[in-house]
Amino acid sequence: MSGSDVTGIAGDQLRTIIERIETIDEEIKALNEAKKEIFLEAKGNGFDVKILREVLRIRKQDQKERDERETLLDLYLTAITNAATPGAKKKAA
Amino acid sequence: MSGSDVTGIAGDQLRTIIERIETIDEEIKALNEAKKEIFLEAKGNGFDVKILREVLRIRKQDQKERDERETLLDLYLTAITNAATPGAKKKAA
Amino acid sequence: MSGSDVTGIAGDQLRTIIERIETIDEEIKALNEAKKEIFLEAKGNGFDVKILREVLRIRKQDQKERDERETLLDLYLTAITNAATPGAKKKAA
Amino acid sequence: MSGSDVTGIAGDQLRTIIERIETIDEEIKALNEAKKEIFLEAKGNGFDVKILREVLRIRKQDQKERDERETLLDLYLTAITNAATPGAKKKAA
DNA sequence: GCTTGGGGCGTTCGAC
DNA sequence: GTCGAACGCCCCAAGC
Repeated sequence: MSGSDVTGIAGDQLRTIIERIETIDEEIKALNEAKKEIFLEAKGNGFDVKILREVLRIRKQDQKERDERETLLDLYLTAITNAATPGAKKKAA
Repeated sequence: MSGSDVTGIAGDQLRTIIERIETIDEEIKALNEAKKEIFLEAKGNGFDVKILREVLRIRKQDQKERDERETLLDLYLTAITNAATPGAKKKAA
Repeated sequence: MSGSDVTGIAGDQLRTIIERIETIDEEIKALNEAKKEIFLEAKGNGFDVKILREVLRIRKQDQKERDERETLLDLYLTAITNAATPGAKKKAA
Repeated sequence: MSGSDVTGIAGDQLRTIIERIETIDEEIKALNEAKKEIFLEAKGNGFDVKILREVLRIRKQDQKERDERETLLDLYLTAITNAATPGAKKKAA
């Protein structure tokens, strides 16, 4: 281990990790502030923020559901395929 | 109001708001995934993720306290300045 | 305060609360074991447990989504009503 | 396979499984709501809910440890019994 | 201040 | 048996 390190902990590596995370957190914070601004602006234009949030939430869930249905479909297809070729060994897959 | 809008809701404006927010949300999501990657990588290098989170939390708290001290200092400085010039009115601020 | 209580804490009441919660927790645990049994039985009958879980999950989410759409509808109706009668005061509601 | 089933999946059986699970889930949900009620009521009576949860957690842990000691004790007893009758074969257990 | 939404954590289940 | 992934629970913070 290098330098004045007496702890057995890779200080440089640790420091890099912490800083990278903190940089990302700052970027996220900035984006959240931008969102806040948009909501404020929308409110100023007469929109109901509560409803805007609800709309966003539901649209997000719709997307999620669509994704999940797709994975379910995949599961079914896999199940059917396996059922159709019961003799097939795992390694053959 | 423009176009086929019969609801009293400014559809175009609404759509723009929703899209701007959703774009920001996607960016946030990407950043969170990047964070996840970093934690995973750190874990792979033998770091304890839980401890890393603890470190980040403490550093954030420290930063917060430093900010608060600064705000308080500003407050004091402002109070002193105002006391020194009692003729100055609040509205002028 | 009654009896040998010297702590200022209502021991009897506390004891009752704890016991009621623990009874409920036991019932929940029993139900979870029953679920496990059913899955095992299903597996024994040739069903793919993974898919069963996925189906259950999606059905649950469908229900959730339906509920949420209803609340969204309520929100819209409220918003429209408020917009239509802007002079109405809160207390009148 | 019965009825209009052309998929190779035992539809009736599947339906029964799903419904049994969903019934159990509803019961669990109801019990969790009952718990919530109790916590709310306790809060209304001046109890600190967070502390109550802590108490419950500790008691559960204690119970767990007691169970483990008992299991360990059984293990010892079994070992002693087997040692005392070395002719007895494992399969006979 | 109360309530609702988001994030973190521990647990459980399935895959390898 | 170990691994990672998914789920529910709990706490905290922001919004009303």
